Amino acid sequence: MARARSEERRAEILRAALEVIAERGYRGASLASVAERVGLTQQGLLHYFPTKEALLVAVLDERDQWDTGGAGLSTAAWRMDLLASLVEYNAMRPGIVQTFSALLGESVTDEHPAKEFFTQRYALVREGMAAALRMEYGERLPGGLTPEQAAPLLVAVLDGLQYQWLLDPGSVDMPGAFRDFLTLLRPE
Amino acid sequence: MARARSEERRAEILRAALEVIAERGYRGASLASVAERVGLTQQGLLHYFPTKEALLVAVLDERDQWDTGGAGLSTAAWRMDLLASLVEYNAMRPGIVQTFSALLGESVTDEHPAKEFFTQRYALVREGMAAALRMEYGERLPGGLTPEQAAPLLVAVLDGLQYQWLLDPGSVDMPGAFRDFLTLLRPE
DNA sequence: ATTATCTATAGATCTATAGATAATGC
DNA sequence: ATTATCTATAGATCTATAGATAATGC
Repeated sequence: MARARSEERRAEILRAALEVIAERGYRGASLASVAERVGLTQQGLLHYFPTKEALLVAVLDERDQWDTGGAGLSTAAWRMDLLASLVEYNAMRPGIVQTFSALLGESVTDEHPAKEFFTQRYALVREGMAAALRMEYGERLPGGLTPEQAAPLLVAVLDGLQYQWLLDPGSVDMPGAFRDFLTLLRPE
Repeated sequence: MARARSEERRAEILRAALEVIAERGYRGASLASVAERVGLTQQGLLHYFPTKEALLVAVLDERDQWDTGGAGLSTAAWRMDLLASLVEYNAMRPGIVQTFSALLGESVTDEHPAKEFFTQRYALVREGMAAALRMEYGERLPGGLTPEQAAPLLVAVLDGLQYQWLLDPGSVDMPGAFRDFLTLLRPE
């Protein structure tokens, strides 16, 4: 039973870390503020994650689960209509989107501990998207683009819309805009 | 002459601040590290900008100048070929792009001092882009999109590509990908 | 007088280590 | 024994204020 308790505690801590990172970013998040949310002291938290960076790594690992719907990144399991649903779902959980967007933004700074993670992740995602586009629309997309050319644009639209939407949810219809983009990509 | 000296000093400090923000983000940037770069103590720097936030505001104000090529954000002065050139130019100054991207990423976190700035800026930019798209391509774009529908996508692609490019410049051809996107937008 | 800088310092934080104490599991 | 937490604390930082000192501009 102890094992289970411990796992629960870890999960609680990760959830709290997600929140605090959404609010302040990774660099701005203090272990003490995460600890406080789960009723621990900062030192108590370090019993579960020995360093701040270890906590971040755990957050990123976990995040990869939900985000892909468990499907995994590299598989060509993306389908455009499912992607649109994912965006719609994301529009209902601004907290998660905010955590992710804050981390991506920070990750481009020097020596950021999430840099490697995002670099590899994006390479995989572009690959997966290209495969999915090929499967769905074939070898040529509008404008004569190849799936490999369209994939980074698809990813860019997903990320870029998140920033605009987080800054001004009332002015930006994220799911609608994404569907608009898919319209552009669909061969007539 | 004293005035001129002072202005120079300010400009030096702003340049240093840009660099440090690129490296560590705003929250991670310390006044002391900015001061050190211009050969001042942290307290000496506070003579020119009374608070850290005042320094950030000055950085953001200045940045708006170059970024628009001085043209201003709200004008419909954007032309798609000029935008493509701007992206090409940006690809030659990763430091600036990194400053901007780090700040945008951070700005979605709670109570970030640049949040208001980016929110208003993006509203203006979307407006300007829509006007530019209308002027250039008319009322209907591929897929039947209106200029107002395409504008947020255009902005999203610009931002999103910057993140992918900063993380992995060797794998992402930012200017090329942007031109690909323009191909999608151009009515046949 | 004003401007440019500096030293000193207050008052908060922050991460991480050391080591104690209590509870749980064999 | 191991696990979960705590107190104490070291050692860095960080921003900002106070007040001194030197140089510059009238």
